[in-house]
Amino acid sequence: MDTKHGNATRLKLMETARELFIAKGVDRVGVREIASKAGVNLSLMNYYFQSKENLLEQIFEQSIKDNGQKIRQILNADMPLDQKIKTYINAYIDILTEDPLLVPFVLSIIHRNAEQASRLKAVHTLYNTETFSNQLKHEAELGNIRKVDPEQFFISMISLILFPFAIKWLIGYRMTLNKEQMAQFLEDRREHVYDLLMNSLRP
Amino acid sequence: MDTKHGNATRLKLMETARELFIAKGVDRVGVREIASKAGVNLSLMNYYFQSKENLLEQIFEQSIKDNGQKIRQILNADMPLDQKIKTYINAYIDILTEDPLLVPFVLSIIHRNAEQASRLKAVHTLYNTETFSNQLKHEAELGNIRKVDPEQFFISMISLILFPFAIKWLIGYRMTLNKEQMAQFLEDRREHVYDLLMNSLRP
DNA sequence: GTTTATTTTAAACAGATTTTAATAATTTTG
DNA sequence: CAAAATTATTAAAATCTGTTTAAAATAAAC
Repeated sequence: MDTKHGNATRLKLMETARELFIAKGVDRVGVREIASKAGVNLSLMNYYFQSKENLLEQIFEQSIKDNGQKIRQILNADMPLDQKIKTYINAYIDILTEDPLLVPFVLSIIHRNAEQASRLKAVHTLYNTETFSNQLKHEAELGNIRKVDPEQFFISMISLILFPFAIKWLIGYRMTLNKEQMAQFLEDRREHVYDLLMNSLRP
Repeated sequence: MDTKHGNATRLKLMETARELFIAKGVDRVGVREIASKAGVNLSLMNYYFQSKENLLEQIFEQSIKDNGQKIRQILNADMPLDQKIKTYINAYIDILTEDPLLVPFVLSIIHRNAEQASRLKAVHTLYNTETFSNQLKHEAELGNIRKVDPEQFFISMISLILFPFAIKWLIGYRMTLNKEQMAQFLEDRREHVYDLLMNSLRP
């Protein structure tokens, strides 16, 4: 562990803030609560991060950076289409299962200030689909799959993976699932999404 | 029109707040702005609604109530499966196109306080899928479609419809679309989603 | 060991929402 | 149709935000 001084308090603040933001929602936690839960003086908040908004941004970019590379690699890997789709779904659901509030957290940030492209840039790098698009086109030309609009298909794929995590609470309430049943539902989803996508691609 | 007294100012506040919330995002508009734009005294804000939070809740439930019935009717209508799915997609996208910030607005509220089941109840009534589920099972027994888990399929269907509206900004940024091109993309989505779902159901 | 830079602190600021308590208007009712 | 009771409106004060300031403690450099 670092010495308490300097960078350590900075990290402590980010950790604490992240937990609170995820647990309660960004605008339901005040800077005073963050500082006190982190055990540091309120002013250090603005000493290290210039504002709460900026703190949020740094936490956000951290999240993306931590998980982004895995996702990006798969999409550009040299791998048969069906295997790639399966791997992509599984890796993504792994990440979201481990950090189940990541999606609503990111969505709320996108919603918060969509006009600020800077934040979008971080997310954007996640979705370099050129290789994947070419693969879809190529397989269609070979007659192995039905012809589809690659952009639409990609958006569909991430919708199927991500959206259920955005409405997790709603699904649980709707189907009256307990924690284990909910986990099972999201587990089952791996296969369901894969089957749905692959079956839709049959020529 | 109602007399200015009583209910009229209440409604005026809700209307004004709703427009501002949708245009600027919930936490980027203050109660002063709402009150002044609505032309009423600031305190009436808290006279009619106890808090900004509660005002938000009432606007939210109103939105659901306004559009909910259409959506619900289609799902329970007596209609061939393929036609029902097509109608459902189109009706939903119609609503979301007319009110393009509805999804992020609703999602942020779900994220805001997922613990409060009261808010979920309003959304929940949207998704009475019993008729639809039975229809899926029945068609599978007849061999007309592939067998699928109805709950998973329904979640997939709404994911495909709703999620793109949640990440509209991101899609636009990613594909560098202008307003018209974005509208076209969402138009094209009607057919894409329908084809995807129906093709995936082929036996 | 004095100077310099970094980190921490307490107090105050400007902005927001919410509450209070008093006043005006409307409706109820005897 | 007045008196009472309820409902609507207002201005001012109280409370809670995020942020700033300026001074104090600590660590690093010369």
